[in-house]
Amino acid sequence: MKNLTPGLGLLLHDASRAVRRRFEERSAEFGLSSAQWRMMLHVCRLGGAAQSRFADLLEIEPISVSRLVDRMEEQGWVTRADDPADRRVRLVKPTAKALDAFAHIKSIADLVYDDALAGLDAAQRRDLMAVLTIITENLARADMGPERASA
Amino acid sequence: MKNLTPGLGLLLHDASRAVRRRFEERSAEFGLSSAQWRMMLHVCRLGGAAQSRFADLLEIEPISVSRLVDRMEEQGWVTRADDPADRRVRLVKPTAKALDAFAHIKSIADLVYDDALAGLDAAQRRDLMAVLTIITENLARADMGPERASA
DNA sequence: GCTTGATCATAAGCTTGGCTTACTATAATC
DNA sequence: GATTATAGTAAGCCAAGCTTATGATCAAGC
Repeated sequence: MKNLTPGLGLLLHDASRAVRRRFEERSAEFGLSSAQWRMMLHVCRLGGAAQSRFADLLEIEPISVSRLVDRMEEQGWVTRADDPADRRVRLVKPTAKALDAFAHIKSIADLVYDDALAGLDAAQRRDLMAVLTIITENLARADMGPERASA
Repeated sequence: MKNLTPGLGLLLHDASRAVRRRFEERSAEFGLSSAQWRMMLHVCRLGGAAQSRFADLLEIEPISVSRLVDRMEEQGWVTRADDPADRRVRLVKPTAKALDAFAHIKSIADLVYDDALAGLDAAQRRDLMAVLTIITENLARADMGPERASA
């Protein structure tokens, strides 16, 4: 008899997508994609940094950051400015529009999370956060592949 | 002082992506994307069904199923066959290649999940699965938007 | 000084997984 | 028989990734 309970991957995928979709619905007035919001979080927190910094933070390739910033710059969320200290880098900074909207969008995100976590008590929420962090950390280490046993 | 703990969305996104990436690395010899594997799971379990069925199961639009099946058909994972009972439908069925590889790929997935869940006991794993299911269900209901309070 | 190599950003082009809108073929119903 | 609903496809779009390559610039060594 086959194992009919969905695996971890399926569950994570479904939950992640559900949260993303709900967030994008609720924040539609701002026209931010989930990836853009992730970027904006970092940009607003850091107040401005090199694109390579965001590539590290978001764990995506530099070119992906460049294109993400392209779109966000077009929509007036961020600006690119030269770094006086290093002429190679382009500093990505939040615009006033971004800083203004930040708290509002953050509250939308919090509402979505609250909808998502309905019926779960504080301990369950805390555990979930902790476990998700552990999963990410467990897999963050470079994949040595199945041959690691023979090393 | 700002709230620096990443929100649920970020955590889910990161964990989901980490699992997906690790799975795709480990199963690279088969050349399946995570979406294709998800489809293949359903196809092998059902043994063959109409595309619309998969659209429901995967919660994606029928056209997305059509293209996913296009690629999987090219790679020899599934076939499309006419349904004798309803000439509108094209039955998607697993190929012998798919059925042969299924158990192997499933075991790769299980190994990845095990890596991901390292350090967590059975109760924590059970809770995680349950909570992820609850999140998905909580958000599955159509979004009435913030004006639901005034209905 | 000048060269060499590393780093930052970008360009170009691809894949995948989504979407919408519109169309065809068929089935079912009135 | 005409209408309506459903299954699949087509075409065209977008976002978010990737690889590979190129141009600037900086830093370190000779």
